Amino acid sequence: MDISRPRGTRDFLFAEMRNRKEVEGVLRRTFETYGYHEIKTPIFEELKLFTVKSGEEVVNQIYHFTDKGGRELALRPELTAPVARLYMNEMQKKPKPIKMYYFGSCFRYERPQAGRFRQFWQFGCELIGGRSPLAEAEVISLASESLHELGLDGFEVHIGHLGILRGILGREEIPSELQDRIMGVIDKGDVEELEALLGEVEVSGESRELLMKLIGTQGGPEVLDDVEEYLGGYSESLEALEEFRELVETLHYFGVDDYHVNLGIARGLDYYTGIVFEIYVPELGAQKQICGGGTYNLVETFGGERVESTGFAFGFDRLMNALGMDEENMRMVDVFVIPIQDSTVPEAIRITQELRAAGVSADLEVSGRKLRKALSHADNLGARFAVLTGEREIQDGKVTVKDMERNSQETLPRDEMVDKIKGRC
RNA sequence: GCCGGGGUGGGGUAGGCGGUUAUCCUUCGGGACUGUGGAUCCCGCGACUCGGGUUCAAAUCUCGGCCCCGGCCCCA
Repeated sequence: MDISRPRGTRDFLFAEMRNRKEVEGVLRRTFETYGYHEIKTPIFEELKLFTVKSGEEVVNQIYHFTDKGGRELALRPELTAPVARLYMNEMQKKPKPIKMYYFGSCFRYERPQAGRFRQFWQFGCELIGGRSPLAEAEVISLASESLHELGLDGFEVHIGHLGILRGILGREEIPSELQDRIMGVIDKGDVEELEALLGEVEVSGESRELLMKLIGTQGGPEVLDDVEEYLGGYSESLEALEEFRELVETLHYFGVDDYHVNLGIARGLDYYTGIVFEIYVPELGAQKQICGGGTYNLVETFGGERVESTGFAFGFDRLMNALGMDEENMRMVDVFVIPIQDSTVPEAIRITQELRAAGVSADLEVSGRKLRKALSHADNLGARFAVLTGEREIQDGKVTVKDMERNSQETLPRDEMVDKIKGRC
């Protein structure tokens, strides 16, 4: 019988786990300095939580099942919807705005490819019930600062505003559904398909030309002047532009000045309502997008009261990829204790336990190998010290401590040993 | 789903135009260096995805299944 790891999943060994925990720790600390606190939702939810949000077609990409009580459940394919559900169930009546963050794994039944896994992790946050350019700027600042804290170079923040684009479509009286479709194509960046669709939908030449111009507009905040020129009499879009300007100004106060205005960012999701942003690491090619976010309204879709949220999520695995951390030989244990003779095993056990109680990670030679082999193993473990318990030393109330890095050795009084070692670890 | 590549000792690989003892590195176990290692040497454990076919003979050719990886479609 051959049992192996399911397709699209990964095993993480010691060194990689250590790296992931480290990144996780930096993100937690940074989010918490912005006043966010962690929430956790179940790994499986009701299936309809996801179909209501994204449509029936996603069922084919969801790991779903009927439980023993006949309920249709699903392994969560993303975390935005569970967070909205949690808010609606538990926090709807609480004072606003509410800041929360989350970290967890998601599951999708899709064809794996480079960087595309069936189990993947997201680290994200939501600021619920306080939409304003100031709030939005702070969310973007948090995303940017997190990456700076991690020491990531070469990332680009791209910011768009759906209100500008929807203001044009609204003036053409394009129905909601068609607008959503158009947004999807814009997000895809397929210019030809967009032209074809706008023609099919019979958007006026003026608006069509304007849309094409806008989605190709990219650059620093100064391009907003160009955008204003393009917009002319589209009053709804101008209002959104004003909002965008306010965001830009506020970002400056947060110290965020390195970003791209990019109206081609549409996110392709119908529940987004205003600011949208994505973060890229260009050198990663097809997997360059490590973060997506913006302002949206989802709770109403699930039957709650209308409330807008601004948030984002890092693709944790993409982020790890971008950081490219080395998996150096890691120290499995600080101290390796070796009984030189069988008679010294009890003492070796006592020493090991004392070290552990003092917060020093320690392991004991349990295989009965000779000293030579045991020392070799200590090296394999990357142990900083080896402690040798021999009959001679024990008789004298001492213990031999070998520094594995310096290849030096000393004999210490038994009762001073723990403190000495602890002080050097 | 379509296209392409692949599946060889615990890990990584060579072999692949058929030849009958399957290569190399590494991991692991034992031994030699006489209570002390990171080197070296010796011995050992351990393998050709499953099924069928062709053949005196198949890891090597062929048919089918299963599995994995990459590209496309899709990507909440």
